[in-house]
Amino acid sequence: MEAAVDAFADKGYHATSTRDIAARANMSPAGVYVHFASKQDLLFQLCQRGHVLALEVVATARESADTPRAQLVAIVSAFARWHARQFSTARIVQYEFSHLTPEHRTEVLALRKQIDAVVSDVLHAGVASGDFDVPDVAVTTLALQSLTIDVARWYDPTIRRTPEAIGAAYGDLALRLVRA
Amino acid sequence: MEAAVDAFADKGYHATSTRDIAARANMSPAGVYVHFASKQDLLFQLCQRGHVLALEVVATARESADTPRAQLVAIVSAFARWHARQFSTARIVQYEFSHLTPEHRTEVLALRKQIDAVVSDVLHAGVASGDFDVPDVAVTTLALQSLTIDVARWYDPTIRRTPEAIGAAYGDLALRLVRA
DNA sequence: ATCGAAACTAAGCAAGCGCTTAGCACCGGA
DNA sequence: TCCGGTGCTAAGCGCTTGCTTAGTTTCGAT
Repeated sequence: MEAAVDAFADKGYHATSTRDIAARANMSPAGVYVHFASKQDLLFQLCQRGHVLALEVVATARESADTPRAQLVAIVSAFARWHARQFSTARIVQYEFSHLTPEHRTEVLALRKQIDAVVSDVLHAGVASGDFDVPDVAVTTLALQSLTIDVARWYDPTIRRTPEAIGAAYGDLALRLVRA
Repeated sequence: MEAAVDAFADKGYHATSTRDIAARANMSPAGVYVHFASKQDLLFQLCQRGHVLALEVVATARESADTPRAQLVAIVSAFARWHARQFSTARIVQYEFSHLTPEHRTEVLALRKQIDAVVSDVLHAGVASGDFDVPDVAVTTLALQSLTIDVARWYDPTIRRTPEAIGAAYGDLALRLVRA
């Protein structure tokens, strides 16, 4: 699974051959099929696991704080940090997701909606309490996720900025977006 | 070229076969090779053209306004609008870019840096004039681009929100990010 | 009417693809 | 000591891939 994560994140699902994956895992091509039914099955399992992890990160971050303001900072900085630290997994979650078969995609979509709901809920709470000034919660939810998701696209472990610094900076950007 | 744009944006570079492209253009597979040396050459030409267009959009938007504040709104809303309206081209620019060969990538990278510089320049001007409150121009440049780039990932022409509405909303979000 | 270039197709080649089959090595439990 | 299940490999099957070749059609210029 680690070999497949690296390969898919590096080259993309369709550009990765089953022989690539097997070679990275020091196996023969046939050895992979002892553990996974197909290349698509492998993507599905990785994608599902990745989404579960992402949901955990977001949910745990919200529970770590009380006020909408603190919750927003916790969620955005933790999610941005995760997209940097685990950028290979995150790339599969965000960009290889579209190569799942329709049935698999529907299944994983339920997890995506849960992640979305966590962010959206905190925004609504902040607007209700008067802490946030947000004209359109849906747009701002999308914008906050765009910020963090895009980290997986540009992050590269060789850059000087650490995942922690990215998380901190993005927490501040989130507060600006809601004028808190 | 239109057939290839649609195919690449829809399924991704590696998942698209030359037969797919030919079929969309109502041609035989061999007919494509009268106009393009290879599938990679086709991607390169599309990617290059797309980047030139993107740079034009950003540069024209800046020239349409005088103050850093107005320039920032013009740039971000025009760029977001473009990523929605031309989402097929934008997907190639942002997501299929990585499948260029190293030499082609280096060439297109120069255009990307120019786009980056336009945004960065406006931020610096705004900070210097006191209109913007931005602790880290590099991070904010990245964040502004993440916002607009990600539009190409989630935009779908069947949704109710129009490219114009998205542009307007994102112009406002940009002002929030710089506390203007 | 004739020519040459440009645009196209039918057919197919070599290589790589996802995946299967047949068989071997290993190992904990009876 | 033997067994059955598990994890693996070597070999290869059928198919698709990017691209080429040889030949045909189209058409503006002369």
